[in-house]
Order: sequence, then C-alpha cells, then structure tokens
Amino acid sequence: MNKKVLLGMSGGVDSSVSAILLQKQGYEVIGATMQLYDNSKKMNCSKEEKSEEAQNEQIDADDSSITDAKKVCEKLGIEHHVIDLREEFQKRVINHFICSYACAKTPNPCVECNKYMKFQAFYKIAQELGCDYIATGHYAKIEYSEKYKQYVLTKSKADKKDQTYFLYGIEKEILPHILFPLAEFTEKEEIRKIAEENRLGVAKKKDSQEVCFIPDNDYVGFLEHHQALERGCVNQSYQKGKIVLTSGEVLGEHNGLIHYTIGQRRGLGIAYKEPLYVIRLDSDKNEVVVGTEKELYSTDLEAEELNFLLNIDLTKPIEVQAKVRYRAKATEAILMLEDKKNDGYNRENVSKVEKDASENEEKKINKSVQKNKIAKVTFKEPQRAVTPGQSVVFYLGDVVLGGGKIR
RNA sequence: UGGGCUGUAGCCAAGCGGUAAGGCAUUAGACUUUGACUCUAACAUGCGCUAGUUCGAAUCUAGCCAGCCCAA
Repeated sequence: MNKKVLLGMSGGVDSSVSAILLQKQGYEVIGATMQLYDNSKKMNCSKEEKSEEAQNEQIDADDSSITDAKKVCEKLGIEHHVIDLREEFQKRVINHFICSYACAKTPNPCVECNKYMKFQAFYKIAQELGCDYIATGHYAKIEYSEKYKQYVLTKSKADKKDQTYFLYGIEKEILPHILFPLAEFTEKEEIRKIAEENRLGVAKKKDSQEVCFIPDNDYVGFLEHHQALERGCVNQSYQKGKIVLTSGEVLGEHNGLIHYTIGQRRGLGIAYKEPLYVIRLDSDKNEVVVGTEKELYSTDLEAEELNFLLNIDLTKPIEVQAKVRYRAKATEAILMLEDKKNDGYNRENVSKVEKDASENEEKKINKSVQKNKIAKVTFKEPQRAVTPGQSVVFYLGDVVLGGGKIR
C-alpha cells in the first residue's frame, strides 16, 4: 500500500504543484486547507474608510484559498479537507503578534505559524487521519544525513526563495515525517510551468506576501482595533512619545511605539540633513531613538526561545553562519549557549494578553525548545538592524542548526 | 532705529548675470510568504516684497519687510 501524505494546500501555485509531484512519486495524497482566521472578522479590523472595491478584492482573495485548492484536488482526483485551526491560530499567532508589538518587539508571524500551525497542529491531524507524512510547498529540503546520523533540514536549491529561515522552529522529532516536494527546484518559473502544463488554473497567481491575516497590510489599524477590544490592555506602546537622537536631542513626536521597528527609515516625518533610522525602541521612556545608518550596526546579540534541529554538542562555543532576518545572507558568527539567569525582562509591563499567552507557553511541553538557555551570538561582520522579536537562525553550511528569538 | 549678517520648496542647502544642483521629508510603484531595508519615479514658471539696470536677474542697484549678531 502506498504511503499516505497530508498536503497543506493554500490554493497557490507551489502547493498545487506539490500535489502533482507527490502523486507522481507514488504517494497517496490527501489535500487539506487550513482555515486560520475569519474573513468576516478580518473585515472589522480595517478602518472604515476602506473603499468597497478594496474590500471585495480582499474577500475574493480569501475565498480563493479554499476553493482553488478544492478545484486542484478535484482535477487530480484527490480528497480535500478543510481544517479549522482558527482558535489555535488566534492563540499562537495573532495574540503573539499583538503582544510582541505591545512589548516594543517586532514579531514574525510566519515563524509562529510554521512552528505551531503547519508543523504541530496540522501534523497532529495528519496522524489522526492515519497519514505517514505531511507535506507543504515550502522551498526547503529534508534529507537523511550520514554525517549527523539523523534527518536534517537544509536550504533549498532555489537560494533566492529558500524558506528555511521560517522553519527553524519545527521540532526535530518530526523532520522524518515531513516532505518538501519542491526541494529540488531552483526556479519558481519551473513550478509555474508545471502548473500550466497540468492546467491547474493557478499558474499565474501572485506569490503570497505581507501578513496574511491583516487586510492590505494595515497592521497599525489592526493593532489599534485589537487594543480597543482588550480594554484592560492600555499599553504604553500605543501612546505618543518623543523621538530623540542618539545624542539625546529631541527631534519630534512619535505616534506610539507600535508604529516603529529597528532600521526603519520611512514614516519618521523628520527632515534632517541625512537619512535617519530607528536605532532602538525605549519602552521605559516611551521613546523612539533615531540615528544615522552607521549606528544601526552591531556585532552581538542574545536570543531566547531556542530550538535546535541537530543533535550536536553545544556546550562549547561553535562557529556557525547566522541569519538575522529572512532576506539576509547567513554570515560567520560564534554561537555560545548560556544558562538563563533572571533577566532584566520586565514582567510588570507585560499586558494581560501576553501573560495568558506565556502561561499557555509554560504549560506546553515542547521538548526541543530550550527554555533555560539563551544564545549569545557574536558576528565577525557587524549586522545591520538587529531587531528584538525577529528570529536569528543558525546554519552549518546548508544545514539548519536551529534558531531563536532576538531579545 | 550705530555697525554687521542673513532671507532659495515642509526642513537643510548649492547657485553669485544666461534661463532654479543635491540631500532629508512626503507621495506612488517595484522587490518581498514577517516587520524593515533597498530600488525606481514624482515633487519650486519660481529664489522675502516692491521698483529699477539689462537682450536676459535668484544673481547687479535702491527702498521696504522679517530674523540674527555685536556695540550702547
């Protein structure tokens, strides 16, 4: 009997082509589309003055994820399921997103979504359905490594599209049960071509981008809407404050820390001799600290919420390549683990939502997350705009070692 | 009310008789399965005001206005 695979299908080109590829490889494929958020609810989040056309477009785009996936499955003669993960998504991704901003951090919802939705909740459902594997249309590769004597996650051959950065949070135990059918492709165009040849009707769909649960990328409007709902959550990060130069000179007023992230240049509204960038968000003083480009660079960082995918000795410092953001190349660095002491992290300022979320976090026993450790990373070359809340991902060549959240 | 200096787009700023550089900010696109960054394009019929000199003035002259500085 053929091995059964549950394939996550977004209705896009990549996951649709993945279905064909898996079929050709002889797997019994079951398609599944995760329903992650409410479209109707989503509409409420946007500001009222949105044009009707914009709203209609948005609705079309949402419906297409399920209906397109269904169509593809029909065409290929495979089963299709809709999996309702809205509650889980709200808890693990949306709440996390809101809380990060409340703490003056810059979240990466895709990291959370992969970790908790696609490669945890979705995997569980696959098991319940009796599947041997789950598969997605990610640009990444999993293979058995003789060197490490285990399954490893490695970079995609399409290095421009490589998505391993978003995937470091996967628990290593489930790596052997994941298939990435697009692993061997080097060009997106090849994939579109396959979609066209098989008349899937999705060949020309645009690549997904921006935060999926926020309409037209108005994340500030989204946050403000949710703050209004959370009446107990009057957070300073939403309040106006000063914009100051690194020297201390006051240059202007900001509209609330949630509007800013490290390295940001646009939207400061300050006319200065040279471009100014956000260097730091000071949540104690409720200040946005700005400075020149060269002030953005730093060689060290600390990361927490670590997850490692390789069984190697990390008690001593090791040389790795590390990536500080998705669209950056991994650069040489030294990684060292330390015990987490009582850090200066200020629990009192944390909103109620955040507390709930982190308590849930505590309850969850995640074997591969090293709660009691922090990573100290020292780069050989200074890195631009190292941003708390974003992830740092460690590589040994093409193999993903692991990663964590910058703090 | 003696002397000196300055006045060019929202901000900074070049030009000093030949028909308004540049940077910042802003806006719009591109790039991108996070937020950013980056890239491309747009952005003063007008140079404090008025009158003159000149074929031609932001550039020269005069008066006025505004701001700054130094002396009393």
